[in-house]
Amino acid sequence: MDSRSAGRAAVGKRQRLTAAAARVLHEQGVERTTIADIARAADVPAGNVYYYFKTKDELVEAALAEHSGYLATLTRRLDRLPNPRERLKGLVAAWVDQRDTAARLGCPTGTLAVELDKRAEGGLDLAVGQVIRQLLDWVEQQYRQLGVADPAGHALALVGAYQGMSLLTNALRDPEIMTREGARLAREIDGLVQG
Amino acid sequence: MDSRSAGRAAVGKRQRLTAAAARVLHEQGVERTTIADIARAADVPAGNVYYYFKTKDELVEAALAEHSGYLATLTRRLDRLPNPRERLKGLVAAWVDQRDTAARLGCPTGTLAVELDKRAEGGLDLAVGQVIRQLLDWVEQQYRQLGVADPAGHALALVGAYQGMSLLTNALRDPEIMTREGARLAREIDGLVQG
DNA sequence: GTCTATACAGCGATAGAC
DNA sequence: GTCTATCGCTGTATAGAC
Repeated sequence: MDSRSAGRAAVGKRQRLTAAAARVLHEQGVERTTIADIARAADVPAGNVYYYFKTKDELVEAALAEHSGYLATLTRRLDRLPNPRERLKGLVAAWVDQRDTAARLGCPTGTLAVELDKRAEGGLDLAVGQVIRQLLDWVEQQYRQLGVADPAGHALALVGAYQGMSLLTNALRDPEIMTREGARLAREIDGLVQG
Repeated sequence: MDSRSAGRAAVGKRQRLTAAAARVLHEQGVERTTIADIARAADVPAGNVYYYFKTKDELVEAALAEHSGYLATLTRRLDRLPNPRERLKGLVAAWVDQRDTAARLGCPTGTLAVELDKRAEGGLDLAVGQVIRQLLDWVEQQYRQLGVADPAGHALALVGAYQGMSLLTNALRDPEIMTREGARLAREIDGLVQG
């Protein structure tokens, strides 16, 4: 195996571990997930994980970056829509699309925020705040382009509504909640006027 | 020590353990809290806990019941207000009052819901759903008395907004979020008309 | 770079003396 | 009813062979 394919294999394992961490940590929660769980899901030998990630926290950090990347991809796709109103409704539609996952597991970032808040060491609690900020900033931009008053307030309300309905959908195990609330949010966005 | 004071002492320890569990589980999270932590906070010898609670899950269950009781007390107090609009705004005001705690720790019931969802054994994930239902039902009653259309939908939106703003307040460490969002919710309640 | 073996710590739960 | 001692397990992390 030459150095190029060896390098590729190494990147491959790291990426598989990162993707597996994002998935398994969402499913089982941070505290109940062992490094062996993630290794198994990534199809990487358990004892090999520490070569790529020195601590469990580094794996959590990688998973968080994965979610941040997903969010960036989503908003970049929405940016191609013709106007801010459509972009915001596209975001809501993307949320509603995830309703079954939300009912089983909640919002990936939101549940991570709750768990990492209780994990003071390493400052991961602040890192997850930045990911939420990232979404908040994008939403605020859209409201600003719409010309409404207090775009930051509108952004807080919309992202907050999403986090809240994810939590209720999960706690009550009912994806329909997401559908109903999503429809309400879309109506509100449609009803907005400049001012 | 006669049987009466022995009984009282037993009840006292059980209650202290329950109150301590509610507090410490909220502060540290379920998974990161040890039975010894709760015992220390309750000022009960560590080895004595198992006499009152056979498992850790029973302690969690007791903490959940404590939160449910708090909620019942709060809504009973709000029931003395003259009309449903004031009662709903009183609920929002009670939430905003807790903004500093929310910024540090999030909503007690909401964070518990996220954590217990990942703890399938014992059915505590369903129990926390019932506590949320309890609040949802009370709120729905108020909207019904107000005569608005779709009182259940309004209840989901209000409680969802609370859970969402609690999570954002906590993740971003900013109690002001709670104040702003609370003001917005109060305005919405004031603006409601029958139909 | 890969993998095995294991050190080391913490915790839930139990047994049993008092 | 109270408390100590400890079992047994799990999980993070490391040492070191290959």
